[in-house]
Formats: sequence, structure tokens, C-alpha cells
Amino acid sequence: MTLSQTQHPDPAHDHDHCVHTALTTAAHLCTARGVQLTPIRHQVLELIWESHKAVKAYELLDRIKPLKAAAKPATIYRALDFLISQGLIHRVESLNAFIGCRCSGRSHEQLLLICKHCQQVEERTPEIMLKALAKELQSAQFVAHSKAIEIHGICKQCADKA
Amino acid sequence: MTLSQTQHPDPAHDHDHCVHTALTTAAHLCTARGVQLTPIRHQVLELIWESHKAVKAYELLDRIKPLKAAAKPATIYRALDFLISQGLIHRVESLNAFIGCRCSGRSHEQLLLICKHCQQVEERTPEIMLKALAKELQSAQFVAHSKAIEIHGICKQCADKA
DNA sequence: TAAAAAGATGTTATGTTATAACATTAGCCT
DNA sequence: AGGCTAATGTTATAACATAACATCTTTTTA
Ligand SMILES: [Zn+2]
Ligand SMILES: [Zn+2]
Ligand SMILES: [Zn+2]
Ligand SMILES: [Zn+2]
Repeated sequence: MTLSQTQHPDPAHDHDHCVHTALTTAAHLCTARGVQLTPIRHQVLELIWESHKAVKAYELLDRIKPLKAAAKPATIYRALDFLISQGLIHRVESLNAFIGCRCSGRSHEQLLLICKHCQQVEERTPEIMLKALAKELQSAQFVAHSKAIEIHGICKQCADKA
Repeated sequence: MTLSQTQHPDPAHDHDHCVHTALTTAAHLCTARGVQLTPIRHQVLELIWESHKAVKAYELLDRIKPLKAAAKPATIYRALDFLISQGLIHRVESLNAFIGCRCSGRSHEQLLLICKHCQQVEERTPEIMLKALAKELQSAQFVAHSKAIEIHGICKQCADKA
């Protein structure tokens, strides 16, 4: 499995496979860690994985209401907090939105490529760049706790179509 | 002038000089570009430069009210939009906040080091890392329009104090 | 097993961030 | 004056996020 350098989500790919992998991995990780992937959390994760587009919290709220009429903002934000804490999703800071993580389990720093046209987000782990960043931080004597590296632009597929 | 690799803002530095440089540079650039650094825009820029901490829009609103009682959110957001469009400030995506740019005039991509302890933000332009990023984007066949590279952690000064 | 503790969710309210839409004003050109 | 553009004023509301406290459920442990 060489997911670390996959292409920007190909429209023809087997997305059911993405979803299935994400959900089973999540279940296994939570079990192994002794934390609960409760029904609410599972549903939110599933909704996030409906596509490779970043999803907003209130979109999730709207989409979960048919399943869970009593859902409120806190319902969603708590589930999101949990999923982030377990590394199952990422927050896209520059969009106030969320995407499923394709590298769950391994702790990692990621580069997010956000297409302005199709809204899909590709996650990459560019070793060389991250090494260079680490070096820069060292020379700045700055101790990093978290990193947001987000690039907005146009993906290959959308560029080809135009 | 070697601002491109300055340290995380030293508490003892001559900040009046920072402010003076920023405001005069802004005035010159706007004149040269035929755009107007109006009183409101100038005031907002000045307020942003009160420190090297990132400032929130509604903080600016509160701080400008003594000077301009009629100020409303749109007043601030319009000024911020203008200052960003002219490259005089940066938006810090992961904080929903704003900082003065120390490299105004040159278009540039920047790395922001955000100290959780003192809230100060250091702007750097790490050539090697940015080259590596450009290469990665090329190999992903992704055309970048804008970049947000934001690191949260603890700066040297704060680490030393602890 | 009963009590206590910890974790998860329900519920209400509110705080924070940002924009839409339309009116008005100021400066400039003809 | 009349018409244009850029900037600002003004009102309203949309969009994003958390606080605080109540309740329920699961696990721990006496
Ligand atoms: Zn997929
Ligand atoms: Zn695209
Ligand atoms: Zn300074
Ligand atoms: Zn600091």
C-alpha cells in the first residue's frame, strides 16, 4: 500500500474502498487505544468520508440531522474534537473545515493541497520538504508543537479539464 | 537591512523603528501603486503594528472605536482586505488573526512561527524549504495560488525563561 | 452489588468571526 | 451640472465555535 504519495483523488477511483479502509482502521485503532468510537463519532467520520472534499461543521450538522434529529453544534464539535485527537481527521485551518486522514495511526506532519475548483484536498507527506522545515525551525530555535501547511490552487484533473 | 532572517521579536528591540518603517514603507508603496492609504486604513495598520502579536479583527474594532466611534465590523474587514491585497499584512489562518508584514513590497511566501506563550509571530522566508515545497508541488502537478505555512510552538525567548 | 468516578451526550445559551446588501459621501473627469 | 469611481456608513444576518450545567452510561472499586 503506497498511499503516502497518491494522486489528487482520481474521479474514477474506488471510493467505497477509501471509506471502508478509513472506517475499519478507525475501529481498530480506537479499540487498540481503549477509546470509544461511539455511534455519533462513527457517523461523523463516515459523513466526512463521503468525499475527498473538506466538510464544514455545520454541513455535518445538517447531514446528521436525518439520522439524529437532536444533534446540536456541540454534538458535532465534540465528535470532531475526538476524531482530531485520535488523528482520524484533520482540520483545514484555512477553510474552517475537516477532511478524513489517509494516514491514520502513524503520527505525521502533512501537506494539504486544496483545489479551489473541485474542493478536493490531497494529503501528502513530503519528506524532503519536512526535513528542510525541521532544519529551519532548529535554526530559528523554535520548538514546534503543531504544523499547518496548506496550499490553495488548482489540481491536475481540474487544470486538464479547463 | 537583513530582515529576512531576524530573530523572534526580541523584547528589547527598538519597536518604534519597526512601526516607523512599516508605516513609511506602506505610504510609499501605496503612492507608487496609485492606491489610497486612507486614514482608516492607516489607523488599522498602525494598530496592527502595536506589537508583534497577531491581532483579531474585533480587537482592532475595539481599539479603533476611541478614534472612530462609528466603526463597525465592515470598517475593519474592509481595511484588512485592502492591507492584505497590498501585501502590507498577513492573515494568520490558524488564529483568525492578522500581523504586519516585514517584507512588504516584495511578493513572497512566508513561514509563520507562532509562539503559544507570548503570542508573537515571526515571519521567515526559508529558501531551501520553499524550494523543496515548489518541487513537491511540481511533482504533484498542483498549481499553487496561495500558501499558508504556520507553525505553532514555543519561541527561544519563552523557552529560555521557563 | 452498591457506590463512586469517569466518560459521553443532551440542552440552552451565548460568544466570536465574517459577509451581504444597499445607502451615502467624496473626489475626479467631462 | 452630470456622471463616474472608490471609499465609507449602516443595518442586518450568516457562519463558526464554545461555555456551562444537566443527565445518562460505562467502568472501577470498595
Ligand atoms: Zn476516495
Ligand atoms: Zn480540482
Ligand atoms: Zn518590533
Ligand atoms: Zn514566545
